[in-house]
Amino acid sequence: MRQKKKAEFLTEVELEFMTRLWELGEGTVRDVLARLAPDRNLAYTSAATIMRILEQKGFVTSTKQGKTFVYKALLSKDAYQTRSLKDLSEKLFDNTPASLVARLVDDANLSKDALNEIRELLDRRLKNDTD
Amino acid sequence: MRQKKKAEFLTEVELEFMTRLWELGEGTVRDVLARLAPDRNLAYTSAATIMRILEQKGFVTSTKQGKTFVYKALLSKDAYQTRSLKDLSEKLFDNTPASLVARLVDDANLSKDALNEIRELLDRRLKNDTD
DNA sequence: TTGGAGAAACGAAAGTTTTAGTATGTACTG
DNA sequence: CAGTACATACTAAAACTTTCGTTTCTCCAA
Repeated sequence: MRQKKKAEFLTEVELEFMTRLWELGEGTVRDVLARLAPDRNLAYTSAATIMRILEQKGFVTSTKQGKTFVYKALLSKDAYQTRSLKDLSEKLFDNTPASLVARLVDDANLSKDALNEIRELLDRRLKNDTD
Repeated sequence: MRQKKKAEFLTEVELEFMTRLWELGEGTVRDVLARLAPDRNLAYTSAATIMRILEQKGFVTSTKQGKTFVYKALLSKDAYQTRSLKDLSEKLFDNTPASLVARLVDDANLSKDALNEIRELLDRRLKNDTD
């Protein structure tokens, strides 16, 4: 199947669906649809369209089991997190990750626990790099 | 002037323009246009349209000086950084800032200096919170 | 083997984004 | 005071996103 385009980022709805698929590991249209927010009334055909688009764009792959396609993510959540952070850092933080973290920890809503957690994480990372 | 809608986030092109305006402090359509990437050949009228849209959406305001509008950001870059990080954290990191930072520092491209800078920043922040 | 249930494919409509052409307005210059 | 240069306003087209209805396909059961 040829990909229509090489889209680098997920649209709003695509991300919503990928998130469910990442949770599931793999699943059918119906599986993914069932995991959306309860108040999210979306026709089955709409969900099927989204999954097809995700496959066209190369974010997922599918295998037919019986009469139904089972979808599986090709792009991992980790990889997409990294990609998104890189993009945000470039576009909004002059490619300076430190300023991104600065903005994050300046947010008053961050708990002290969260801050400590972040620092421990950094300490570990710095120790490893020293080798 | 009534705003068409309350858009919360900037589109790709809108962000490009806002970034230049943030750099300038304030400026005319021509000022902003002149600051775009050299290989970005965009008609003057296109740039003017973008600025008008930014004003309609409430991101900038303008005052007429002579025959020309001078634009100024209403939304600060800091505020938009915070907003964007919050959104990314919610949508892609289960609302857990620590995991966002974890992913960021796992990126091998980060220099040790950058990591140190980040940690110092955290130390300062933690000291202040202890009071 | 055929009919029905459920799934996929297709197409289309409505909204948004990006780009720019055309029309209109305005200020200064000669 | 008329013409030119440049600015804004309006309109629209093309591409993309989101949603869903209709049509086609496929498997299983009676």
